[in-house]
Order: sequence, then structure tokens, then C-alpha cells
Amino acid sequence: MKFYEELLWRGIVKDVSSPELEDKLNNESLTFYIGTDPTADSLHIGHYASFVTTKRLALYGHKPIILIGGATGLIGDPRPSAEREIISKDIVEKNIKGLSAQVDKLLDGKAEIVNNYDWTKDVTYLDFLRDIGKYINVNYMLNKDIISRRLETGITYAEFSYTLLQGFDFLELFRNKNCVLQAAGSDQWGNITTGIELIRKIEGKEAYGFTMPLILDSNGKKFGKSEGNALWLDKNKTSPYKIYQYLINSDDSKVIEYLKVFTFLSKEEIEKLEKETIEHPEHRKAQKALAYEVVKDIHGKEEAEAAKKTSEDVFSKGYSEEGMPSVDINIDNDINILDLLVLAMVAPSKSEARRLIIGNGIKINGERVIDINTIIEKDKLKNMVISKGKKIHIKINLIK
RNA sequence: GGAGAGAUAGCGAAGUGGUUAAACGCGGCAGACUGUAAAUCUGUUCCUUCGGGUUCCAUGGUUCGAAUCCAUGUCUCUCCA
Repeated sequence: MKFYEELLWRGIVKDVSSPELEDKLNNESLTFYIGTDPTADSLHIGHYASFVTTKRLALYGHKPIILIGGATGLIGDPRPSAEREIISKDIVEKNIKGLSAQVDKLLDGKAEIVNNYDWTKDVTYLDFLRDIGKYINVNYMLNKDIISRRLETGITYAEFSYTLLQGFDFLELFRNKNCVLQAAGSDQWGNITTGIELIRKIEGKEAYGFTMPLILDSNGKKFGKSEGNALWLDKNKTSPYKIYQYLINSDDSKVIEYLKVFTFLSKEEIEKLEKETIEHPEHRKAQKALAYEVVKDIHGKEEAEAAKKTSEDVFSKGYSEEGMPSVDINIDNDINILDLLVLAMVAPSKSEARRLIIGNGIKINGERVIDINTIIEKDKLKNMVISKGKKIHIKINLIK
């Protein structure tokens, strides 16, 4: 199987700017770039597909550039729904630092990291209009999906211009780093083609682009949100276990797709897992492989092993001591269960604690609490595990 | 510049003087089911010493009684020019 064929098999390619790209990807070493705007100080798993693809291309011999949008981040990529909040320059700068470190680690230092602020900051408005703006027709911009969709609700001039900035990036990278390919999520298609258009018109040369399909979960929502929160790739923001758990809960109908996109397992291995999922879905082998592989690729083997052990403990015992959050408690006497739940931050108020107990939601050391008047002896608090439902477990750390 | 509409719990949205701690939907939390999933079903969703206390943009007022009426302020939106 040739490289491009493999990309297709994995479902990584959605739109391609030119059929020639297939041959180039298979037989040449191309410099390519993937960009991300510093809207947060960490990447989340929604970005991860791009980076896996970057790694894949790099492993095959292509040369990656990661662009962090210090300039474009100040403007904001138009979203389908509404205008973005503008982010202060300080925060953008801080985010750039966070992202750079993360990208470097994720790609083992093998990608060149650039910041488009560096070549944008000194370009004057007039120069930009003459050198870039003159080449792109407004009609052309209005026809872009993302912009046309916003014409109803309104779009500011700043966000309207975003595509020009991104096109300018591609042009600059083409000129200075011989970067001939841009890859991105499918929502970036319009921005990629603007860049290709500029390179063709200004330099008279051909550049290429392809997009990756948007990955959805089984509910048709964007992949990678757990309980509405993003799953961050920074382990201080989202524990490796949490990512592991999110992935192990992947739907049967989606898990093979995820394996193809997110892991480096071979076609044979994935097809084997696919067969096992069909024959014995309850073994959840594909999900386990997915969770392990991804956590390993993001956080390393040790973290993956730890997350796996935690997950196994939770499944068999209901909770795991490993990595369980703990809370310091400092009391002198025996304590009422309601007060304890509030102190341990299991419940935000005593009313809530009361409701949880009445609703059979609270366990102590694995035993269900049924009486809201239960008094817990101080001596028993040491290393006590309080569970709220199936997912929340907290260990008591007695200070006195 | 002219005219009008609105601000209610995490969100959307009822309620226009009293049994309204505030319908309903979504979301959240818990329980059942299950393959650690989804779907479904059930309960719950301000605080509380369980007596009660404090809520409907803010401040003041009318009233026995206000989310509901009045005044002022703040913010949002729509239409016209």
C-alpha cells in the first residue's frame, strides 16, 4: 500500500487541491505546514488529529512546519455562528509559549515552529493592500463557505480579512521555506485555497493543500469533549486517565475510525481489532487499544500504563487508589455525614449532600450510605474513600 | 436622529397583584438497565439548624401582599431615517 493510499484508507483526506498531490506525497519530500491559532495555552484533543497526521507525514519523510498564529490569533478565524471575542495581546503571547512547548514535545522536536506574527508585524496596511489585497477579489472571498454563511448574521471586516492573512502565511512560507503544502481541518479549506491562489498569482507557481475530515462522535458532535469540557493535552489540565477513559468509552461504530486516524497501528492490526469488535464487542479490545495508544503517544508509555491500571481498578473495584484525588480534612471530633460531604467537596451544599444520600448516590469505602444522620467517627476518616456515583471518588487525608 | 421591544434559575422560555421557590424544554447530578458506551426509564436540580430564610437586571416607591404596578438608572435588541 502506497503512502497516499494509506492516508485514504485511514480516512484522513477530505479535500485535495490537485490530483498531482498523490504522486508528490508518494515520491517526493515536501515541506508542509499545519497552523493553529493561540486561542488557549494548551492544545486539546480536537487538535490532535492534525498532529498525528503531521507525524505521519514526517515519518514518511516530509518536512513539517508548525505555524502558531500569533498574528491571526489576534484577529480570529471566523466561526460559522458568530464573531469571536478578541483576545488580548498578553494572553496571545502567553498562549504561544504554552503551545510551542507542547508542540515541540508532541512532535519530538522534529517540526520547525514558526509564528506568523514575525512576518506580519512590520507589514504596513498599505503594503498589505497592494501586495496581497490587490490579488484577491472580494467576490472570490464572498463565495467562500465560511464567509457566505456569515453574511446573514454579520461579519466584521477583521474576520472577513482573516483568510487573506492565512493566505499571506502560506505565501511567506512558500517563499522563504519552500513550503508547498498546507494541511488542515476541513473548515480551513477556504483559507488554504486563498493561499494557493496567491502563490499562483504572485509567484506563478503551484502549491498544494488538503484537508482532513472533521471527526465526530456517535452523536454527531465534535469529537473530544468530555462532559462539555475540552480534553486538554496538558496533563495538568486533563489527566491522562481522563483521556484514556474518554477513548475507552468510544462507540463501537466509531472506534475503528478513531484507530485509523489517531494511532500508528498498522492496517493489519486495525483490521484484526475490527474483526474482534464485531465478534466480541463486549471485550472492547479496540477501545482499549485506542485508549492505550493515544495516551502513550501524547504522554508517554508510563502514563499510558498508569492510566490503564487505574481504569482496570475502577472497572473491577469501582475505584482506584492510583491517582485518586484526595482532600485534606482537619477536624477534632466525629462528624456528620452531611458536613463531611461538604468539607470533602463532594457536594456543594448540605442540601445537595442530603439529596445525594437519599438518591443512593453516596458510598463510603464502597458501602452505600443510606442514613442522612450517619455520624462518622474521626478515627475512621483516615484514608476513607468517598464515592459519588460511579465516577467521582475522593480519598480523605486526615491532617490531625 | 426618530419609533418600539425586552432583561426571569447554567441555557432557552412561561408567568402581568396572592395556594409561585417560580410551568415547560435542554443541560447538570444521582438511581435502574448495560459491555466502564449510547439509548431508554425513574428521581432530583437556591440555602437551611427542616422551624424557616433569601430569589425573577439595580435602586427606591405603591400595597396587607410584587417576578407581576410606578419612578429612576444600567444593559440588550428590532425597525425607520
